[in-house]
Amino acid sequence: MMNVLEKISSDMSEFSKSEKKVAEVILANPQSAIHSSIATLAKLSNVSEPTVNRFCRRLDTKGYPDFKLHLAQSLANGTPYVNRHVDEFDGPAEYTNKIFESTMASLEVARQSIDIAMVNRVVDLLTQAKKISFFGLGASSSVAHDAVNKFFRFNVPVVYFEDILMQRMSCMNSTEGDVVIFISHTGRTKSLVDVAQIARANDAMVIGITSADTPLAKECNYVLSLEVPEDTDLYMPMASRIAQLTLIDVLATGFTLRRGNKFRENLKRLKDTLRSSRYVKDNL
Amino acid sequence: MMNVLEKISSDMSEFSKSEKKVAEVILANPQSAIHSSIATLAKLSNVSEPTVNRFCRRLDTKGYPDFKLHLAQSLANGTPYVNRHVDEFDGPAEYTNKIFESTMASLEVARQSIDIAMVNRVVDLLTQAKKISFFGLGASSSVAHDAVNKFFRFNVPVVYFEDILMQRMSCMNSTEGDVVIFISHTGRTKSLVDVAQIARANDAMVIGITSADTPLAKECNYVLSLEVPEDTDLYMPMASRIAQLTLIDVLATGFTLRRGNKFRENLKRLKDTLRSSRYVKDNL
DNA sequence: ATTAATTTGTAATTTTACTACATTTGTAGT
DNA sequence: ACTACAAATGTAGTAAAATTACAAATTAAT
Repeated sequence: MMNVLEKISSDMSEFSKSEKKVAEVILANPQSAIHSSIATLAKLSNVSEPTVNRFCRRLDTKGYPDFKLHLAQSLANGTPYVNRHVDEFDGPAEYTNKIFESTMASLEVARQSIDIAMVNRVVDLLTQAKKISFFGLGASSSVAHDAVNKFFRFNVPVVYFEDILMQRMSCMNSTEGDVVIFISHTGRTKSLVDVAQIARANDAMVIGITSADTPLAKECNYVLSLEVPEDTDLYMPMASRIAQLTLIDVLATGFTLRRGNKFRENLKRLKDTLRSSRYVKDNL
Repeated sequence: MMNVLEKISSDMSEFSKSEKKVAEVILANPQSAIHSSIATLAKLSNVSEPTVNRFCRRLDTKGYPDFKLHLAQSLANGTPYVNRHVDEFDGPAEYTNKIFESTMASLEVARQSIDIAMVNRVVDLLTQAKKISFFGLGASSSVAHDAVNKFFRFNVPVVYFEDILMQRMSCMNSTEGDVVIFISHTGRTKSLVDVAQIARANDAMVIGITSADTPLAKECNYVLSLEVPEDTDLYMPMASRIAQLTLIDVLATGFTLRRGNKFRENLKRLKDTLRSSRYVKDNL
């Protein structure tokens, strides 16, 4: 759905004379528009109230109050916090907030880039896998590490190596029915692409969590592409990692749901076991 | 200015009985709330209209229509309600969105819980450390892994062990000037608390990334407390992990800034080296 | 220039939100 | 356990806002 504020400017030519008046008043100061009643806005525009109402309907809203709601939303969206890069004069308060905010913004972008049908397909493959491997290098290696942690709880055979040679050997031994997931933001790490080729040559199902249209993506049977606005050539990998982890959460959740109720009970029992290794809240 | 939706959840304790009813109805489906009149919302909440109106005023809005405006804006900002738990009937689209949304929301909560002065102090300690160790168990182990990855690039002596025994031994050998960072959402993992005790007994500077007022927090010289609305006793650790990682990003950033310009040039050179191990974008 | 179509405005109606006041519920002190 | 006071909630009436139906005015077309 299109932003109302944009729609007003783009549809300007289709408006009638009085409607244009209204449009101009709103565009001149949208912030004040959302706090005016239909009467005051009509007066400001030198038109009658029903004209304002018709103007709202022309923009596919139910009426004036509904229009204000949409307008408020476009205004809120108009101030996004996407590219708030830290600069060298930032104090702790500034850089802390900037990093948190840009991480959240990147997650939102990543979320919108996800192909849901592909998520579903990958979950399918995971539930049927004989063995699941997670491989990544550099910053993505800890993502793979995390994925293993998660899937290990599900009591499925799961494999992870930090070392590129071990990854290579592991893939050489893979067979049909094995699923290998490669994680890389850039999708351009040579050695990882090599390993993916090996896995594929050995009939493993190769899945990539990476950016679209990259060398790694080309080697995969299925690609879960993540679009994260981050240039890891210039900056430390931050948001890309977080987005990957969240996607892992999504896969793990899909996996749990697919396995059904009895499976979730098993999980609960595992949790109960873990609990005994903890200090309970009461005897603090 | 605070997001209304968050304010509702955070002020929940200050609401009266009937106001809580209203709050719950709104939180259950904020999207539908902005399309209801005060009368229908009152009926849905089983309270009278003036109660709804009073509820709006308590949230520092001028009245019901103004409240709806604010609500619409919070929804547009993509910071939706925290506790959108996945249920077993959710399809891939639902659980994907729920997980991303609640992750973003948790990050926002975490951000607000951070003690900036403490961040600054910890960054200070890190820049002066002879050696930095990161330890975590379970889900937090991959966070420690990630932290090591980051700080390794800074060319500082950095240590990480996944194995609890190795962690123990490492801490037994620590000396004054060493900084040991323990990562744990619950702060109640017995063996990790033990290791923290050992580290402290050996004059290491012990820092915790954990929830406030936990056994682990008590063992630390400094605590970077993170408040994440997640019950890891019942659910898989998701948002807690992400918040920890983001905090690591903050620390790493603070570290870089503190080290100054010459240091950042070194980093750039390291990046250039890494680049040669990648496929460049052109010869796709 | 006349008529039909479109646009705009007026006035009445309906919906919505708000206020003042009454009732209920809860609480603290005797 | 009762009274008195305070807080919370609801009722009913009022004010405001938005929408509708219709009439007047403008515009375009023959």
